[in-house]
Amino acid sequence: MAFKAETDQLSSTFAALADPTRRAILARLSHGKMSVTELALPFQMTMPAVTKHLKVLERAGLVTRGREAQWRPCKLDAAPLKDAALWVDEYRQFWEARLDRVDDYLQELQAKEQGK
Amino acid sequence: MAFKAETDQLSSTFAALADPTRRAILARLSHGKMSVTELALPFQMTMPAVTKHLKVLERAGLVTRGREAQWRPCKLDAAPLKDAALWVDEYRQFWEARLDRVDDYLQELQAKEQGK
DNA sequence: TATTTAATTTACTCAATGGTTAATTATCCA
DNA sequence: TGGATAATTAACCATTGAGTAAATTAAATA
Repeated sequence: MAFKAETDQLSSTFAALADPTRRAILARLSHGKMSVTELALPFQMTMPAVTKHLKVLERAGLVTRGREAQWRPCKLDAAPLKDAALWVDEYRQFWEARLDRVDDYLQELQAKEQGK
Repeated sequence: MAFKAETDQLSSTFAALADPTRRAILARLSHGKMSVTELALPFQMTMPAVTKHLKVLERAGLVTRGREAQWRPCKLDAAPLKDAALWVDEYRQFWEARLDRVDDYLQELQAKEQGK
């Protein structure tokens, strides 16, 4: 029945990042405020498609938008990335351990202890 | 027509993280290898649902699985998180700038210069 | 006011997600 | 060989995601 518990912040942040177009949009916005048309230039897709991506980014709080005449300037808001970074960083030891035989062995032990 | 260009690594990593159940699975696996049943315990969903989540994590390279009698032990592989961390970290300056009025002002200038 | 430019909304595909139940496969053990 | 246990597969359903083309709204300007 798929409850979809009102999708938490972290989930919508990661979901927003799970698309190359949206990551490219963020990259472009890191150089400054931009209109939708300007933003859409390098992508071979229609404007409505870009508008949709922007909505996803907006719902995730990664982009804010204003109004200047007929333009809707988009602005990067990287704040939600902070929590994403913190979450991922919890696992740093695990990817760093991969290069370290001793840590790897310790993790093996830990697994053996924990597992049945 | 939705080409879906063979979904890049980073996209499938972020997509895998965009679900609280899957993040919880990774958290559990950070304590050591575990069977599917054991893994599924705290979640109120059926085994097949968990199997599906595991497949997403496996495709993303975040989980590897073995075979021990009738069990399929799951193991965390955090390697793909490294690239995710690197990507997100590119934006660190932008979320840190939010607390710093001077940086904020500089970004405003940058935006003004860049925008039309 | 009529036209152009910017962007969104609507209505429609098609594929993928996230979940279910029921059936099937795989392995161990008595 | 025949359970029992572990897990996956199959078939299904509802929702969402990513895209399109065409219509609509909003604002500036001739």
